[in-house]
Amino acid sequence: MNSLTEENYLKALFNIANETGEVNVAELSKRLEIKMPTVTSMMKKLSEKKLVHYESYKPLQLTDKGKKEAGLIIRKHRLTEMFLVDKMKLGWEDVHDIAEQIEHIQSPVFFEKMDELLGYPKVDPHGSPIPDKNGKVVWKEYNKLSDCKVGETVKLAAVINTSSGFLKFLNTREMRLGLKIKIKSIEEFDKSITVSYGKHQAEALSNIVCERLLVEKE
Amino acid sequence: MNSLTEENYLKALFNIANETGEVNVAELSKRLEIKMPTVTSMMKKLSEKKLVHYESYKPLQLTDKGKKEAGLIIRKHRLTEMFLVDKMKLGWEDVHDIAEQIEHIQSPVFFEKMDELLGYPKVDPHGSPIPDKNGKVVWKEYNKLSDCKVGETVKLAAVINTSSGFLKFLNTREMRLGLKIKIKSIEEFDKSITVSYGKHQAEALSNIVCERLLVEKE
DNA sequence: GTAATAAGTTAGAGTAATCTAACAAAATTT
DNA sequence: AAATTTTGTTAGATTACTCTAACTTATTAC
Repeated sequence: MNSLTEENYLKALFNIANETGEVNVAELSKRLEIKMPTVTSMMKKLSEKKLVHYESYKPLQLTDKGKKEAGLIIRKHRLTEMFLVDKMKLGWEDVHDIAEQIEHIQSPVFFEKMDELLGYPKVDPHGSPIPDKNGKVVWKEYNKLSDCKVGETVKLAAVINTSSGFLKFLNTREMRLGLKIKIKSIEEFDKSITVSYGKHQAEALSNIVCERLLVEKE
Repeated sequence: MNSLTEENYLKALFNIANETGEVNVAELSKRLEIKMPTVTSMMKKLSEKKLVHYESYKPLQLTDKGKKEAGLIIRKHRLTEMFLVDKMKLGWEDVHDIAEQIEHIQSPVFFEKMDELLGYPKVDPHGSPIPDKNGKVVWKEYNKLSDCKVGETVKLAAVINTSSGFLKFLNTREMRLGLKIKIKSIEEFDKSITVSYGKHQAEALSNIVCERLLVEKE
């Protein structure tokens, strides 16, 4: 059994690896807001437990065992987020902090029930994939809205940044997953994009926003 | 903010006080499965935080502040149990251990939503009262089934022991809260009681069981 | 290719929560 | 009332996780 602290290290290792490929001590330290020497010593501990491949001055890597355990925590996190939005009617901007706590609950029954009540969902409310019961996760290949061309019509599939601020911004524009978006024009100067969707005829989105929106072509 | 550990001490103090009136170090130590010296030092700490009145060799007492904080934790516990049974369709024998973990979640929104979805329940699935938003709890006066007389018809209102074993036993007899029970006879020798209810014409219940069943007279 | 900067480690210390051993006070038994 | 038992406290050690300060290795800039 891993402690809550160890679980948080595993999860961060898993998430950073999925975002940027390679993980180093400095990155992990920043993510967890824990000083580097503390991270180093925890890596030695997780290495003892065969959860992390650790060698001084080398990039950090989860072992298969570590990947599985991390995947299962993230599974609990994302199932919880889905449950909170779907069954408890909380906003997608409010569920992260709660799921961050509930992901550490030890109770297979509880999460199996959630999964069942939700109808075995494949993605969470932000479009991130829910790992399976072995902790395995497959990322679908999406495009950033910022990489689309004028005239294309795409479907909003996921958001990269799940900060409450960004999600609240999307709420004000009535943007939600599944939305069909048509690219009307792209501004050369700042790469901002004007799109239309639903009742919105012409909504201008900055490049910063468009880089955080993942879309699927029809 | 109190640590998870501190919360467990507060809750135990609250529960023991409600069961037996006075709390001492030995009792608390037994309940929490923590050795007495550790309990003593935690009492000093909680006393510093104005949550407990502590004087050497005197009985332990929660302050008003301590009572409120303990009540709010128990509120979260019991709301959670109700949610797990009512909304997630788990058995009343399975919810205690999960609620024991979820009661520590810090998120007013989460528990308010639970309360709302449940329709502001007054009792948990075992008949224990849910403290209000100020942590205040009022126990209704019930009778033990073991104190009833032959010929009386009573309604099962609460169970004292909420161990999974006892609740599973009640399941096998199809006993649940709200059930109308008629006392058919009482055995002098061992105080066992024969009752009828629902489809059960004559079910013999030991005194040990009857002392743990709280009933309301019609 | 050396100097400067960034990244990583080692050593030593602090805090929260726990324990055991030894002692002290209170309650109970005889 | 003295002896015994139960209850409670003090002192000191341990474990998990964190930190700062100082040092080392690796990377980047010039």
